[in-house]
Amino acid sequence: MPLSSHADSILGAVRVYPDKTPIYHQGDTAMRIFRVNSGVVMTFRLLEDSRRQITGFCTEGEFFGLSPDGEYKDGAVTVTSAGVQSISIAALESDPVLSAKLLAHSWRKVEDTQSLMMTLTKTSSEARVAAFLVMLAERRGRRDGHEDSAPIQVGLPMSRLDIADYLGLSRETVSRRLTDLQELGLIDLPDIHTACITQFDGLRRRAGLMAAA
Amino acid sequence: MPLSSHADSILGAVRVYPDKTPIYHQGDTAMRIFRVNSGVVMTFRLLEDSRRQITGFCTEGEFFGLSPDGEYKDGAVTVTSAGVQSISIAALESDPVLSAKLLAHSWRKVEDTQSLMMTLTKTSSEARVAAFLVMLAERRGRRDGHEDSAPIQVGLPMSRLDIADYLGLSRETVSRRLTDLQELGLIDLPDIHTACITQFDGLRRRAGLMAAA
DNA sequence: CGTCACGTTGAAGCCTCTCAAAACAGGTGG
DNA sequence: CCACCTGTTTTGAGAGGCTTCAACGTGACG
Repeated sequence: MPLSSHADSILGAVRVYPDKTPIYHQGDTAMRIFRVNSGVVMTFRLLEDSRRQITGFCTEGEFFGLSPDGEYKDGAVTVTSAGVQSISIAALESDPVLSAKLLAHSWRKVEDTQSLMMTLTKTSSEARVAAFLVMLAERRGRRDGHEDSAPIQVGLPMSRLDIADYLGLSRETVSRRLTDLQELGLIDLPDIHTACITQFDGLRRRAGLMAAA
Repeated sequence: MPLSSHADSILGAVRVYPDKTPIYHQGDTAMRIFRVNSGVVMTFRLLEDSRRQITGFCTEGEFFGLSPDGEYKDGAVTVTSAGVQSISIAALESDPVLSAKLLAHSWRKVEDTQSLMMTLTKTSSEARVAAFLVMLAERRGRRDGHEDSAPIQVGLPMSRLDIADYLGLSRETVSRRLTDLQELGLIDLPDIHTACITQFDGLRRRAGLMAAA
């Protein structure tokens, strides 16, 4: 097998999934953990009455499929076409380097989830939508370097309903707040799956959520 | 049982804090991680306008103070008098057993946080309060064995505002829903800091949130 | 006994959801 | 290329639930 780096080698080959393809289902026996190599994968929880909470949109470098007790508590589906690597949980135990990496990643995930919870419980629908766009922009900025005060273009490959189920809103409200932000001159929506942030700082102020101390 | 097991020894001596005592503050440099030995510790995040989200009520055996990048993103305060053990992050790296334990704990924490998020975004105020009581009862049941259909008494050492900031509600709403549940005959409130669950299954049904699949 | 923090209860207002319909996009077959 | 169909997005109107503001009750402590 061709190996380029140590981390890659233990994680195995990249498998490419088309968009909207399930990777595993909620309730499946958890055998492997996954890492996004390219594209976007979303994880979500379903309730019996088909209510849904999207727990994360994972992009390059993020792990998913972590399960504490051998059963996936969420499902995972590709949003776009995506490259995914995986490793069996059994093999993981014999790799202290990857284990340490996963531990750090897990803590960050807890932080992120708690931040999201904060957003969902403490802010208005407008602030949530703004925060969502800011999150996407900052995530993109981690890869590409971004200049302040320049328009930032972010992709919205997921549906409005996906965004709604992530933010704990209805799709109608997501739609309304997006047009509101556009009318405020903070963003531009050239097409359904693209948002162009024209005033990043203004958008960020709308998102609220500056930590104290 | 006196502290003699392996996990205890590496974690160091138990330090006892009085109630309402801060253990660390949001923004502090993270040097140690903690484990609750007895009592209740709550972790919370503050925003600049003093909005607050309580991210967890930790009881016996739970870890807190995990930080991905050397800075605590939340604060921690004792709710009741509590015994707490700790270990420096540096020392942790040389202990693969505790590391593995922490990894499992971290995954469970992600699951719990996501469940909580589900509760906060998808359910009514009544369901949230019911879910909170169910959570406390089940947590207690993990220690003591509990018989079905017998009244379960749970302590509510935290204030109504604490509960509200945990559930993303106002303290008035928490108060209202508690009396509602009492009038429905599902619980009894002999005093402010005690709830007696008289119909556990009924309460659980009110809490909603049965996972699909 | 007074004070102060917390808890409960009541009334009004706002935000988001729900229901409903129209505009729009993507895909298929004629 | 167009007509058509299906699913998504947008926009509108009404209803409901939670918050906010306010007052009152209660328990702890000086």
